[in-house]
Amino acid sequence: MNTADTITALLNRLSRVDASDWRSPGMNAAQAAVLDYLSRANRFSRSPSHVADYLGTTRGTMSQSLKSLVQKGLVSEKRSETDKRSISYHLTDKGGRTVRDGRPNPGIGDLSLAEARMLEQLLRRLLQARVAERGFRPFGICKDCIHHEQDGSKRYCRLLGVNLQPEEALQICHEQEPA
Amino acid sequence: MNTADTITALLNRLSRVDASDWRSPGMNAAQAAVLDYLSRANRFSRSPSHVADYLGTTRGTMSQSLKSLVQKGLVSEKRSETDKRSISYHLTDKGGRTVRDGRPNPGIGDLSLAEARMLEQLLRRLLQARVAERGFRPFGICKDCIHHEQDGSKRYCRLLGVNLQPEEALQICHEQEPA
DNA sequence: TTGCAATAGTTTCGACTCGCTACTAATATG
DNA sequence: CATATTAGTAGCGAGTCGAAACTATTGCAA
Repeated sequence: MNTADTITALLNRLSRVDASDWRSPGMNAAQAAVLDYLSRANRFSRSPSHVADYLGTTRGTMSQSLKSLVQKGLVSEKRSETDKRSISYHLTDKGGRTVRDGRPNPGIGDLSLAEARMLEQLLRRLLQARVAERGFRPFGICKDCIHHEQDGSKRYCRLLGVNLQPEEALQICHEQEPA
Repeated sequence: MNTADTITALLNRLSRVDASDWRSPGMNAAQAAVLDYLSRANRFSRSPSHVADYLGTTRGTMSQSLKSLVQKGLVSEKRSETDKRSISYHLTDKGGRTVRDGRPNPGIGDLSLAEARMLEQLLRRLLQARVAERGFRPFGICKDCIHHEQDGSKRYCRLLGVNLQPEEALQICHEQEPA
C-alpha cells in the first residue's frame, strides 16, 4: 500500500471514528456537515446546490437532508426575490446553538500546537488537490478571492457587484477563486 | 474556530470528497471501508464485532452491511470450529479484486514525498489520540504488539498461543497492544 | 416574441446505513 | 446446573444516497 492509499485509509477511519460522536442525539454526520457548512458560508452560497457541491453529493440528496433539518427546526429557508427558482437556507437560533454547543470538542492528543498547525496546512493542501482533481469548486473564503476588493475598511465583490460586510470577508463563498 | 475544530472540518470534507468516488458502481463508503478492513485484518479479527469496533459502529449495523456484501459475492462467511457463536468473514476472489482494482488512486497534489510521509505520521498520531479518547481499541498491526514474539523467522503470539505466518506480521489485529 | 434550452429545486424509487431494542444460540462462571 | 455474558441476527424507523423524472423559472436566440 503506497502513501496516498495509506493516507486515504487513515482519513477514512478518522472521520468514521469522529462521526461516532454525532450519532447520539438524533443527529448524524451528514446533517452535522450541512449545519457546519451553513454556519460558515456567506449569503450567496447557501442554496441546496451549493451545499451539495461543497459536500460532493447531489441536489436531490441535499434537498432531502435540508428537509429533515427544517423539520427539526435547525434550519430555515428563504426564497430569493430576484430569482424565484433559488432558495437560500440559513441556521435558526436553535441550529446555531447546535453547531456551537453540540460539537464534542475533539482532542489532538500529544500533538504540539506547531504540529497541529502543520497538520492543518498539509490537510488543506491535500484537500485542495483532491477537490481540483475532481473538478469541484474550492469554496475558499471571500477575502482570498481574485474578485475581492478592499479599500480601507470597505470591501467589495467585483464579480457580484456588491458591498460586503466586514464579517463576510472570512465566510465561504461558492464563487471564490483563489488569488 | 480553533485548530482542532478546523482539522476536524477538513477531515470531514476530505473524506466526503473522497467518498464521492466510490459512489459509482453500486458501492458506497461504508462498504468500501469494510472491504478495506477485511483485506488488512488477520484471521482472528474478522468477525462482525471486530469490524464494528474498528469502524466505530454497532454489531447490528455491521451485520446488515456484511449481509449485503455477501449478497454481492464480495465476501464470504466461515463459522468457527471452536466457538460456534462466532463467524469470520473473508474476501472472495471478486472482493479481493474490488479492493485492488476498484480503488481510484488518490493523488497528493503538490505535496512532496517527505510532506506526504509527515502527513501520514501526523494523521496516525491524531487517530491514535481520538481512538484512545473514546476507549476504542487501537487495531495496530501484529508485529508492533507486546504479545508478538520473534525468533529468527519464526513468529508467535503469546496471547493467543499460536504460531504466525510471515505475512500475518503486517496484518491488523483486534487484540493488538502497542509495544 | 416565441420557442426552446438551461437552471434550481423537488419528488420518487430502491438499496442501503444507522442506532436501537428484542431476540436466539452458545459459552462462561459461580 | 442455573444464570450471566457473549456473538450474532431480525425488525423498526429515520435518514442517506444516486439516479431519473418532474415542475417552475429564467436565458437565449431565431
